[in-house]
Amino acid sequence: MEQILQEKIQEAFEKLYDLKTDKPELQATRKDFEGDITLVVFPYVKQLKKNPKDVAETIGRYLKENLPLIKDFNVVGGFLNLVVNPDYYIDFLNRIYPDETYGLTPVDETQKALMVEYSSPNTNKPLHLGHIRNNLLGHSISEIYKATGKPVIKTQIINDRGIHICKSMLAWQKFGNGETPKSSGMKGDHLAGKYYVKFDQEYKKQIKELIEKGKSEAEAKKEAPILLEAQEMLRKWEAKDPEVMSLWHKMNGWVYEGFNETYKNLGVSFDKNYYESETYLLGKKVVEEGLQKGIFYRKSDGSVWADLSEEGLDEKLLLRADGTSVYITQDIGTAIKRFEDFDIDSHIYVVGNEQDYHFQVLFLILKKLGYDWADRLYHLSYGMVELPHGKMKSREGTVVDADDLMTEMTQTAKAISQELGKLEGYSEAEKQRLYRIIGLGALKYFILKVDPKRTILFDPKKSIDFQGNTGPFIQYTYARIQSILRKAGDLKDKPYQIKSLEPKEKEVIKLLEAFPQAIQSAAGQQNPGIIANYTYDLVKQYNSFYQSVPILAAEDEKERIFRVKLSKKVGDTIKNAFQLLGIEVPERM
RNA sequence: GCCCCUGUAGUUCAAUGGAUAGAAUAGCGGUUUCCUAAACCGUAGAUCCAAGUUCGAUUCUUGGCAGGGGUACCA
Repeated sequence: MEQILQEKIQEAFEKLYDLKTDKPELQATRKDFEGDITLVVFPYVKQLKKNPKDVAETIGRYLKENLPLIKDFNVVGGFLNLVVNPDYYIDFLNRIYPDETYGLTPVDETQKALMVEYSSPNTNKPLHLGHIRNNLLGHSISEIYKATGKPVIKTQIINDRGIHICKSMLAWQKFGNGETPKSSGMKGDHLAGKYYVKFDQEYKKQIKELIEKGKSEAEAKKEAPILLEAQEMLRKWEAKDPEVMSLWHKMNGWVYEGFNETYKNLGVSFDKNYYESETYLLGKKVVEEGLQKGIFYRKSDGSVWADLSEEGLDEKLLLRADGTSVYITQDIGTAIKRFEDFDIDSHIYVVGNEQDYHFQVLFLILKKLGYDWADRLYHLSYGMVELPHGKMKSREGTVVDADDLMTEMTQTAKAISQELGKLEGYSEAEKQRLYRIIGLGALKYFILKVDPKRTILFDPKKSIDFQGNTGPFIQYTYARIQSILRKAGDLKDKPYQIKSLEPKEKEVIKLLEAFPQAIQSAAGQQNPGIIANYTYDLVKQYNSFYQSVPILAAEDEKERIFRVKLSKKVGDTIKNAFQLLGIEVPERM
């Protein structure tokens, strides 16, 4: 509709004022005014040197006379409010009705793919709430791009090597007494995390002892025996010492099993995993080649640097003096490998905003190295999840564990659900499944509705809401719609013929019409929050309709059919929108 | 110091430069012989400060103030 209207408005300006205009921007009419769609005429008034009211009246009259779509219009100040013919909305519902995936564009496999990297954990500790935000954003943004027709390849980089990994390995070796996930009953990633914490405790103890023996703090931090042992272990790892490699494989194996369980519960997945242990050498090689070509330079101590001062950034270290690689070295290698492995044209990194600078540098370096795809790398930068007393710190035990939080949410859902007691006839397994859908729905919606770039405040003492602007609110509406459909029999398949619309019906259809645009905006701005807020608006509007307009109890069968179909379509759209957020919808609740 | 991000009801979030800044939650007051009250309806409550650009600024610019992050041979 918008397009036809835009063209007609351009035509009107040209015919009546001899003025060529850009595509006019239209907006939904504000609730307090009569009309459906509004044109703001102020921008044109300036060029025309005419009174805004006159211009709006003139254009309005032209549209009413020349476009059957426009039934009427009114002018308030410089705002031209257009009233759309109700037939348009009635037909619109008919048109989109048969398509159950309305709004979602099928993936066009002839296009080159987009790669999305997210999660990217370290294999020395379990996932926490920060990872949950990362994972949900990564999954959701992938689904949103797919819904615009873009093929997407989801990936992660697993940071499986380095000194931090050796720390947990060493502590397990020293203090673990052969403990395994099986013997301890702990999830593998939690077990590894336990020893990472153990290392830190021991390290601090040793520092304290050394200081008591007269060392300075700086000396003590460098000389603590357990740290030296960890460094020795890293050297052995790089030399592929069989014993260390075997321990590394064993413990990482435990961690992967644990991660996979968490990913599964969270409902996220990856098409391809990359491992730092397999890409860091390529990164080193590329840096050395860049050095040969004069793109980078070596300092007198042997370290290799990129000079980005011409681009307004600093100098950046690429290889340490001892020749070992740093974080960015590995990222250079990984990026190149991905563009070799897959036929992709662009790449999004879902990584926290603490690494904004890192990605600026990374993209610039890849560009300097001559990769033309470097212009199509994007950093989806999101804000931290903070607790009331500040940042989460794994070593200080102030993290909100991902597995614990999901369990808690499911428990809360269960408690609320049991209190309401609406699930007679459901088996225990069905109930459990439902509690999980609702609990995770609350969690996911809570996180995804917020603009990614904003910091989220999470207060563990206040539980996440299940009422109001929440996932369960939307799921509940979906369940009520399913209930209507179960009772409606074959009404949803019958054709309807109605002449007029209730205002509340019209408002719901207008929102249905806006769904494809919401997906485009969400993709364009890389913000799933747009989908969340859209869905909330739709549901709010539908509930208002549900409350005041009889559906199955409507007197006229034609109206009954129409309203059942409208409900069905709202249900479909909730389901499709929530799919983009990775949230499931229940048949009952 | 320099760089980046964020400041909106008590609280958690919205608002392509457009009309009287929307919701939710907490508060107060209503709605259940009627399709699921995890719902609906009503009420009260906010743009960090100061300039500037504009017909019009929560939005853009500049300067403050506050919070967070970065600026590491950590990742």
